[in-house]
Amino acid sequence: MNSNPANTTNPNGSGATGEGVSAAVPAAASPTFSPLYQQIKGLITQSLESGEWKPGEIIPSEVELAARYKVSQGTVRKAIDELAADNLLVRRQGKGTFVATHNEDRAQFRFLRLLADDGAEHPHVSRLLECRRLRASADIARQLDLKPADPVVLIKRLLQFDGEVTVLDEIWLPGAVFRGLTLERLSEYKGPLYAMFETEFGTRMIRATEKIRAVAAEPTVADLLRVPAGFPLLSVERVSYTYGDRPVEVRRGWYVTTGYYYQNDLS
Amino acid sequence: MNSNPANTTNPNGSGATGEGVSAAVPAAASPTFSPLYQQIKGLITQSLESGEWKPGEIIPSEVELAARYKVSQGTVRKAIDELAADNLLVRRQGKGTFVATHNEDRAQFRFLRLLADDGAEHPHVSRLLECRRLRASADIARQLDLKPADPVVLIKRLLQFDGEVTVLDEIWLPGAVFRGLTLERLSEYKGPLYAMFETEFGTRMIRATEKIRAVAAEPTVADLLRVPAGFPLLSVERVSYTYGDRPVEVRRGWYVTTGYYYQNDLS
DNA sequence: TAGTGGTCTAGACCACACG
DNA sequence: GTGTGGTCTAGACCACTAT
Repeated sequence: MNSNPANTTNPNGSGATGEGVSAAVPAAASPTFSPLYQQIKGLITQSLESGEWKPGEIIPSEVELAARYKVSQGTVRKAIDELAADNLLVRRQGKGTFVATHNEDRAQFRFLRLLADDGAEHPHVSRLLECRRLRASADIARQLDLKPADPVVLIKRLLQFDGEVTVLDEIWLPGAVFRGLTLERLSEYKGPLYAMFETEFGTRMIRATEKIRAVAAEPTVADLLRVPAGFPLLSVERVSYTYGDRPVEVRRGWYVTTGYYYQNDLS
Repeated sequence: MNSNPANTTNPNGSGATGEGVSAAVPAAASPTFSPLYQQIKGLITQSLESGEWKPGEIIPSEVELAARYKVSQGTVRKAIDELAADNLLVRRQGKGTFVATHNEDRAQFRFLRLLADDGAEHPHVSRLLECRRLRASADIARQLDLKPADPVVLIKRLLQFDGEVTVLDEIWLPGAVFRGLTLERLSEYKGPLYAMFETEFGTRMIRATEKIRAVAAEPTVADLLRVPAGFPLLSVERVSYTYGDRPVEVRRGWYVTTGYYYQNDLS
């Protein structure tokens, strides 16, 4: 690369044409500088998003990708390193690099960090209450980046830990993405919700933000969770994002934290 | 390094004698294999822990460290990369690498993730209630890795956001480490608690774990927080760790989440 | 034995900060 | 300009997995 004669300025970005980084000298003076490995990272992300490599599948080896993008293996490595750190890819020494998935991993705990008081990670079972299609409220529309009154799907469910009702979830999804999602289909599917979204609707949840509060249980909620009205509950408002930081889920959860706690690590 | 004639096996670890990695060929077949850069990371961590480089100070350049440890710059780089990812070091392009500190950064929010409903990060002021020395209960002793009845310091304080009382904290510290910590000294110090611990007691908080629950305010707590008894509060039980994963603080907090929320990012 | 990711090296050059 | 971290390359070898 260093001997590339076409060594004019490389105002970045422009070099991402899909099948090889074009005018890509290591770097060049420019107000908006983006290193090569970041461009490679973008190209790989595109392939992930487009479904060229699906969750659980292996992606081409570093050597192959280096040849494909016409960069050194080290540059591909750095791109993959970051994608692995972002939980988009999983490296396995001796085997290859794989697209991360909600299906196999122990990715369960990653999005529901509820532990028993003894620190154990108990399994839970879901009990579906309803699944309706309706029009987005202004609030939900804003959070899902939709227009008000756009179609959305609303799911309500309970989670039981050791038979105890512990979590009530209300989940809003963009109707356009989740066509054909019915209560029946939900109840047929075995495994985590996010695994289903990924497998059945091609939408992979990448990251989420949560707003956590303590609230008093309202009568209807208290009823479902089998606690007295006014009982202190953990309120968890989550927005989940997929590729490109596009929001694809709003979730409002109420957790009974008697015997269980929400685990968080600050580092 | 590859031409090192002393090319016997390197059962790792042994090569860390303080002033250069001794028998350190890139690697060697061995059941407990640890790469060179991990050993370098350990040596750097030792220098941080021993106070050779203090919080806020600059550490030697990558080239200098490479010479000191007799490895390539790339290997030092990888060690520093991880330490920076762990928030022990901070890299600044063109200037150097610095020891992280609770004094300057915006490290405030890192350990108190309370935001106003509008998402703004409001400043807060602390109002000290008391600072006593007493003997550790069995529970506190266990969490601080002390023997029961060992001396501990207990601090109680309130935090006000925009003048509103929002947080009540009870903080337990090992008495042996925090000698001479008095309410007067606490009240004199300007800035975050962790900054004081770092500056005045040489103890730097590296990471923490939190257990979060919703609880009903008990009368004494409710009084201090100016809410009715039974009011739903966020209960946050934190254990903080310093170098070597040694626990050095147990903190029990009660948060009023009216107008504020605890922000958490899942990724 | 072959292929993959993981480590280590050495050298070149770029971007940034500061005198 | 000088020094720092940041990027990129090329090549060697190690560790792990599968065949």
